[in-house]
Amino acid sequence: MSKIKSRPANANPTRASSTWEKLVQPEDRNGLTPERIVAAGIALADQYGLAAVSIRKIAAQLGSSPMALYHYVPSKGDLLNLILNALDAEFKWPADKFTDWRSILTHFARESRRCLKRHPWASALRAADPEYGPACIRTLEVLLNTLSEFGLGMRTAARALGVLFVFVNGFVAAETSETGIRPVKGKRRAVHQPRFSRVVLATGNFPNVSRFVEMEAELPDDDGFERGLNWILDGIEADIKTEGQLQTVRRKKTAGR
Amino acid sequence: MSKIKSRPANANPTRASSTWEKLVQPEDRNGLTPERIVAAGIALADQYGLAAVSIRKIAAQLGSSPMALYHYVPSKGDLLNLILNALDAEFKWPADKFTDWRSILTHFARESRRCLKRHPWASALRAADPEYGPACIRTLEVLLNTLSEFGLGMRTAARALGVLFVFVNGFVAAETSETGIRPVKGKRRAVHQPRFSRVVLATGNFPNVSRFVEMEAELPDDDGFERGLNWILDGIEADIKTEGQLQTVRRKKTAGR
DNA sequence: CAGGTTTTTTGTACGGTGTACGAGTTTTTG
DNA sequence: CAAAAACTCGTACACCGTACAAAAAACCTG
Repeated sequence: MSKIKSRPANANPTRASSTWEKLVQPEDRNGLTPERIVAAGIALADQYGLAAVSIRKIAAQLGSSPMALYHYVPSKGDLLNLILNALDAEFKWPADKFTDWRSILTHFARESRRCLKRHPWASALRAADPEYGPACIRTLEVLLNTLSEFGLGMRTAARALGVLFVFVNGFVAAETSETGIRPVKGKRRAVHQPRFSRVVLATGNFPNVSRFVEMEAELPDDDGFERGLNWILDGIEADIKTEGQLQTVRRKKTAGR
Repeated sequence: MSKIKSRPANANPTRASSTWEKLVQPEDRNGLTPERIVAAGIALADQYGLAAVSIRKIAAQLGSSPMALYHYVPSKGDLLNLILNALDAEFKWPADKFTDWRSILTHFARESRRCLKRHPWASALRAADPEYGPACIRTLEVLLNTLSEFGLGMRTAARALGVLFVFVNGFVAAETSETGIRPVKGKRRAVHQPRFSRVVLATGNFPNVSRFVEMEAELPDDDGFERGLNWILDGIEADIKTEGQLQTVRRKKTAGR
């Protein structure tokens, strides 16, 4: 027996064909909406892990039938994409304008990490379901635009963003890998390297790896992130300097903003 | 004779454990073995994708009952770890000795990429199931050992390997992302960035991203990889040069640990 | 060989998943 | 008010991992 209050259905929901066409819609109804479904999925993942997110459980939490969700979300895969997009939508730009390409890339990396770290399952979701929606595309558009204003060619910008993207994702994935074992209160989990088999390490045949694992558990994550980030930025900078002249010459009409 | 599972028959789920104890065993029987199960899983993944790997299908392919596999593999999760380990075991070292830390890191990155690219699902598996077995640990042991011979401190080595590891994984993940949708025959898939919603891009509101996507589809993967790799190595090198002396001095202070 | 012990295999069953389909219900519209 | 559109739901199917206990096979002793 459902009986979920009165559910007036007036406005056009997002067309089922395309998940991204109309994400936001008037909220003058208290029934099912894509936003509510996404929010329920996020809550479920926060509480029980990403694997616990299922159509049935979300429906139960929303007090409706599983199949009802399929009028707002085409499939579970698309639902995961919507969740990912909701996370990407939390990306914030600072009030001040950037003064050089390095500062904007630094902000991008840090802010991406911050968004991903808000939920421990976020990086896993990114690794598993790579269809990026409007939020991510919007951020990337601003990024590319600003970078071109600072004289970076599209090629360089694309490669730099690719490396940074991969670095941030992987780093946060290592940072937030839970692996079931509860983290010791005082210490954090190892950085960079997810985990290694304790059985193998216990053989004593790999002293370097053992020290490696022990030590990484104590390294502060933020330091490692900033250091890795600076490595990459330094590398990019060196590369730009060597062939920078060619890039600036090619610059043509670039829309403002 | 053939005793794969040497654990006591305890129904208690003692967390992982015996999976790595004895990976290799005599092949004097033509029945089930962990190797055959792993091989069947790999074949299945190659043909139908990683999602198609299931206990039931592997058993069917081996002509046995699903439950029979559980005497050689504790669970599906452990089976995936074994598959990952089998991929890691393909890592090869060159005959010649390395002369500096940069060359060995370069080899590590290239060879890791090669191993991952042998199967399009390998990087996804790495991102999803991060318990590394003896093959990976063995490689890491050699790596750390050699790096220390070249004067790199454990901290620097750990961070460098972490960044490289993440870079290679992420890069190959982007390289091999299939996403099921039609593979353009003439051109390769985009590098670095998995994919973006075509519906969103079709709005025309994101010209930079559109150009970004188009252009990346034409960039050769190898160039991007080598360039990103060199960026990272350059960054590491610059970092080492600035505080290289400190590392060696501090070494005596924290000898044990 | 017989008999017992251990190892390996299997059938059944439980609880979970995504979702196709069609029937039922509600709301909006003509 | 009737028709149409929008929405919900129950059922069903084909999978999944795997717990459990019985059955079968292999091995080891006497």
